[in-house]
Amino acid sequence: MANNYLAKSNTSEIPSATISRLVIYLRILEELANNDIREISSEKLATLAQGSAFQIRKDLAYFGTFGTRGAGYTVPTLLRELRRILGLTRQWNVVIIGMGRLGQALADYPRFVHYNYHLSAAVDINPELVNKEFSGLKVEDIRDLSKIIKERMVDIGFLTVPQKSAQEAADALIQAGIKGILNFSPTIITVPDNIHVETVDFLAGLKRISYYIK
Amino acid sequence: MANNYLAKSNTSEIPSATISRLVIYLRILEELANNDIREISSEKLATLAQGSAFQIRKDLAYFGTFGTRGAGYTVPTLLRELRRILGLTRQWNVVIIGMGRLGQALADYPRFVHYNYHLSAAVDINPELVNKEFSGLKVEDIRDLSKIIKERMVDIGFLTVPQKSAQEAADALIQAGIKGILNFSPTIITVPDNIHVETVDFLAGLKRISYYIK
DNA sequence: TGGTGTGAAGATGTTCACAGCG
DNA sequence: CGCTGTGAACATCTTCACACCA
Repeated sequence: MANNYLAKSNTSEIPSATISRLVIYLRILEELANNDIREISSEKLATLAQGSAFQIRKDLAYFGTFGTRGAGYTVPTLLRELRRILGLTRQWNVVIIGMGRLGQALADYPRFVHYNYHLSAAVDINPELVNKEFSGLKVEDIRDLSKIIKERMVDIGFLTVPQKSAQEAADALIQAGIKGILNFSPTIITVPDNIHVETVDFLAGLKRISYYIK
Repeated sequence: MANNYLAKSNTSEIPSATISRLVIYLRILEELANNDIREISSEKLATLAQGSAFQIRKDLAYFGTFGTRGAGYTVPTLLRELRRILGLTRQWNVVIIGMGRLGQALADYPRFVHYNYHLSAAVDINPELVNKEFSGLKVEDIRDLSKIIKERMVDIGFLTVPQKSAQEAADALIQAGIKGILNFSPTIITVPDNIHVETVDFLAGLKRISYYIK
């Protein structure tokens, strides 16, 4: 891992599956902390995460050594480290693009604050929606997107526009300097390498189910 | 692939990543068909899917040979084959467990019919919701779940209950003979091997974003 | 000729076994 | 003594190169 200076073109990349698992571990640790459990072994954590103890130790090893040999992990410590690794210690500013039903539901979602996500703005192209307010968030004109993103230092965009406008909206976000996009539309959007996109597509999940149960 | 009878314990498993990609190819082919495009090469499809041509040919090769050497693939043919592979040629019956905001939104989602998914029922534990109607779907008592699933031959459950009740609701679904669960709650649910679960968790996606952009 | 289908090579991710340390 | 941390073995997935065929 460290000091293999001679590796051919060592991308030293951490598997994306590891990142997905860290998110799972984080959730479990939060629950353990809520229940005032202070110690956990990789074996027990594996049971809760439906994974393997090897895997957990390997996943964590990419980032450092957080446990105590012979004892296991201290819940609050590991929790703090996972939050740090996942970048959840600072506030992330979010803009919602598209205030249809889904955008409205997201505006009303109560748990963002808990995770240091802040809804900085909501925009839509539809003049009928502009200036309306949802859960205390006023809808602004999409033409002001660039200004909004820059002035309020928005980091992440929730893309909840109809499929047809998804790429266009994504382009506008990127143009304005967004860093990450949570794409709720069932379309592949094209972005530069330095932008990270995660897709939330329940229909895709549904189709995978039909494959497996047929 | 075929006739390797001697393989040690040949699970002959198709990579789950392949299934996820097939779903993507399907979506693209539907769009091509809508635009009356009848021919596509693996190379062009790869561009649209943001993947590689090798990968596409390999993914398809798990299931048969669908193209014409020298020519490429015929869109309607490949479309039909993908639908067959993914099990989208028959109707799937769905029950929604939990008619809160998310359950209501799903009940109102117009595109299920197009994909041969049929909303057979919606249930909730809350007496105030029972007998209410959402988008033409009447909420029934969760105590009747088992009867509903058996009588209406429900295949898939949308789990949209609060986190705390997720496992309990999943158990009820499994008990009643469901085959697949689309889990919208941010919790790992435990199920027997023969039940397939897909999780839709936008908060997890959001956390992965913060990791990558920090 | 052009693009698929596919064994083989290569890269990546997972599992293992055990050394190392509290 | 117990459980973590980790190099090495293994398994899986992806990429490649080219044979093959319309």
